[in-house]
Amino acid sequence: MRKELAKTYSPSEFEKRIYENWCEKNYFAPDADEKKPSFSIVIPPPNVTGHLHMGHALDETLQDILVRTKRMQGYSTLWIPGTDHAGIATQIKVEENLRVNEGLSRHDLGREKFLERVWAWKNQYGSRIINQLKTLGASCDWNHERFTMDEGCSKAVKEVFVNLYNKGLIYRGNRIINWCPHCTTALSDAEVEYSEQAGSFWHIKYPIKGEDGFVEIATTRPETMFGDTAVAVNPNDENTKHLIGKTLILPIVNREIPVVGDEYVEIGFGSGCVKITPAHDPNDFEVGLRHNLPIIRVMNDDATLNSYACQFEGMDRYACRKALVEELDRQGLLIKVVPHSHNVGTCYRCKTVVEPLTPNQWFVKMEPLAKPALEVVRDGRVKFEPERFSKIYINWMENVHDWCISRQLWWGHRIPAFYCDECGEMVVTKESETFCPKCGKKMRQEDDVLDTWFSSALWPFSTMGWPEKTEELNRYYPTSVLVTGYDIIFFWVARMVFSGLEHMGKEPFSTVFIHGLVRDSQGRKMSKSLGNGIDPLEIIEKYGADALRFALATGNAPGNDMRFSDEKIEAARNFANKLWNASRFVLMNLDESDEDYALPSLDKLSAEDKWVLDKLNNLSRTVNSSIDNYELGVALSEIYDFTWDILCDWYIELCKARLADKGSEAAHTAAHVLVYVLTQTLKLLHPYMPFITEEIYQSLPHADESIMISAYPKFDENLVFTRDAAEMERVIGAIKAIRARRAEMNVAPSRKAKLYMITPHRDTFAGAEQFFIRLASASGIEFVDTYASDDAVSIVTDSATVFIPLSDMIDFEKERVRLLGEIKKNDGEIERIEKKLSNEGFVSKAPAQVIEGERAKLEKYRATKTALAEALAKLG
RNA sequence: GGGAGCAUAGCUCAGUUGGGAGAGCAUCUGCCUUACAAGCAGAGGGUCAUAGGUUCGAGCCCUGUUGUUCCCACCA
Repeated sequence: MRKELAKTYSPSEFEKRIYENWCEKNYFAPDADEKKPSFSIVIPPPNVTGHLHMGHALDETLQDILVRTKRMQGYSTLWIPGTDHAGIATQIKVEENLRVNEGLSRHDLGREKFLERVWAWKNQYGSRIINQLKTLGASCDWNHERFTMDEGCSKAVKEVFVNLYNKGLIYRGNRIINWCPHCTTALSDAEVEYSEQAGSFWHIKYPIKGEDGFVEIATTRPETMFGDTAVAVNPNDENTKHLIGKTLILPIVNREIPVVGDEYVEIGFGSGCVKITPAHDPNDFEVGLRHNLPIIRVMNDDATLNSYACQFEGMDRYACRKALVEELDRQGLLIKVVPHSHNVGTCYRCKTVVEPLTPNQWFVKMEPLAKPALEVVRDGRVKFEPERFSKIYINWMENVHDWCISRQLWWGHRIPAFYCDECGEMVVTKESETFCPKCGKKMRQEDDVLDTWFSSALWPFSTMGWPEKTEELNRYYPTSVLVTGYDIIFFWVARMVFSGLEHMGKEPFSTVFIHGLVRDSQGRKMSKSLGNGIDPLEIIEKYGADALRFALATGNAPGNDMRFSDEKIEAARNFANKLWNASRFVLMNLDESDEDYALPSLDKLSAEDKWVLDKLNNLSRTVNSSIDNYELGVALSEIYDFTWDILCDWYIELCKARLADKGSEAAHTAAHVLVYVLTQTLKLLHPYMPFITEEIYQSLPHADESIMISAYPKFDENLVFTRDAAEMERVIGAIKAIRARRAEMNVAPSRKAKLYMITPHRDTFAGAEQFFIRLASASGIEFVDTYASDDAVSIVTDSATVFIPLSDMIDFEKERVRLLGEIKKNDGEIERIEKKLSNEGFVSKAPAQVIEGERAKLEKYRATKTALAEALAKLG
């Protein structure tokens, strides 16, 4: 007994049930059959304490489409889900919670207790986003869920750190880094965002020692002057080079600093004199290295000024700036203030302006790692889809600086380096405790943790058991494709590539499928502060996961941002509803006792059957090739068009006449073809809309226990009916023309036309007359008999002329005007093609196929012209 | 400063090997035609930003221009 479909499409009633069933049956797990080719994806792990937003929904939808398609195509698919510990984000969240609820800071608790709290938090919220992914329909192998700080991943992180350290690719040093005073941690270059902010140039006098004069210094950051250890001028600058070697008196501080010559100073810009503050500016740091200048750090970790700032000690950097400028002005050392807008770096997490600082940090030496990572993209072993993103990747990788990987946080992988407080010895080891090789004392582990992206970079192989040599790595590494947004190419993709190459000896994936951002209906980025975020869960509740997936998968090109709007989701839901109702119609016409709904033998098929099968066959081909080329939206819109225009608007309508004759062989054939076509369509659509397709599939006579483990349709040589399909197209053209004329002539739909006769323009159409008559009646037009009277109006289509009795006409003059217009348009076409065909260049250079096509068109237009002229003559 | 994307119907966008442009929504007309009004049948609406070039032929390839968005670098 088949399951009946509910009268109305209400996805919330079946999506959950279906998903649970899939899980129970373990369909998401990879197939153990070793003969099957493998297809694997690792999920971009969402933040463990996060919640599902539209970006995830898009990312997960695209992956699920690929995975489901491949699974149906006979691959053993492994889609590894998991979450990221998200160092800063999670720690901030827990700290915030601690502050609000208990009035405590993490320091009040201490490291160990605080980490217990974070783990508790992780255990409480970590499953939330995973469950949200499930509502989307994601067919991840949930038995394989991983976490970037689980035991295996931690092991992999230590292994990698030690390996890189031993190879000299990880070092500790005090290069200048970006420091977030709010998060009080170092950041990598990638974690700094630049934004244009209004500021000023303060022009300040630095007196020259032993002279009356001064040099004019322009700075955007006067508060760093306490750390000035030189003033630089360009040695080639005629106006300033005489200053080199002189000594200046740093105002307020009254410290002596030298004037040095350095070509970093741009001639002609400003006063030509630049204050050099190596501790607080990356460029000054470089200048300082060249001139061996001291590094004086004047700020604390929270960006308050330290004791170097004299009376300003303890003030925040901006408060200090204001007070300092006032003081300089009071002392007559402030020359002028010029408004100036400039880019300042901000923390990507909290948007605080970062402070360049030079504390000791750990770095990954990038040059040796970047080289092979560039090669694999250049030579195509790793391909970006769309291709243009490879340029962005290459450009970044070519200019990459060493990666600052230490973070002054508590939540994360603690750096496996140990110090001896006794003798200062340092050891890097995988062991969790160790003793000093020199003095035997128990060593103290480094306080810093690793950048979150350090562990994410290992995700494609750490999740498969590395550093053990697992069977899984053997079968599923490298992964097939990585699906992610362009916003984390640098953070994640680039680092996975060099990590995979370095530690696995193989690139982690062969294709990077890049998508854009989901924006709101006005094109704005969805953000918490704007409050314009759309919650995918609310959308799912209201419209269903299938509609959400459809809306996200269609209507935009790969790599481009997309807008999400009510119209889009409604259109998607309407499509689901259409499919639902079409299926109900098919079910209504099934014989309950008939279980075998195989395709009838070819000799029983009518022209429209062959037509729809031919169309379906072509659809299968184009959908497969579009998906292969990552044109997921194109494939979906093809399925949409077929379902709505071909299957629903035409084929089902055409079938009604045959189905009405219950029990007849014709009805039997029609029903069987309907079931076949619908089932194939559902299969093609399943990767995109898994729930509705499964629900309907279960109601239909079906061979497989679930649609998701059935075979994906592909092109079938035996179902090519080119000629029948072409003739059907002509008939459809004729029916459309009749409908259009009737509408234009205001013939009431209730008023059936009595008679129609067709005159084929060409021989190829001769055989079509019989079924045209039948089809005409099927489409609301009643055929009585052939009608050959003169008092009929002609409807000229591109392949036939159809006559309607004059009594159906309302406005002769209007028809005459219309015909004249048609003739004119037709003549225009004829002229255009004749011109083209008489063009020597065209006939000699264009492909024969194209020329032949033009000739055929010309012939058609000429025939139409004759018919139109006759029709006009008939009107009198 | 360097690089990239986008500019196509009123709106949002498709258009991948160059052969007279499509969809959804909106608009207009007529329909409860027994799967579906979340629907059906019609209709209107585009010098494909702009100026050149290549080609028999350009929305598509090349160059310049304009507008717009983004990324990277960061002149203190």
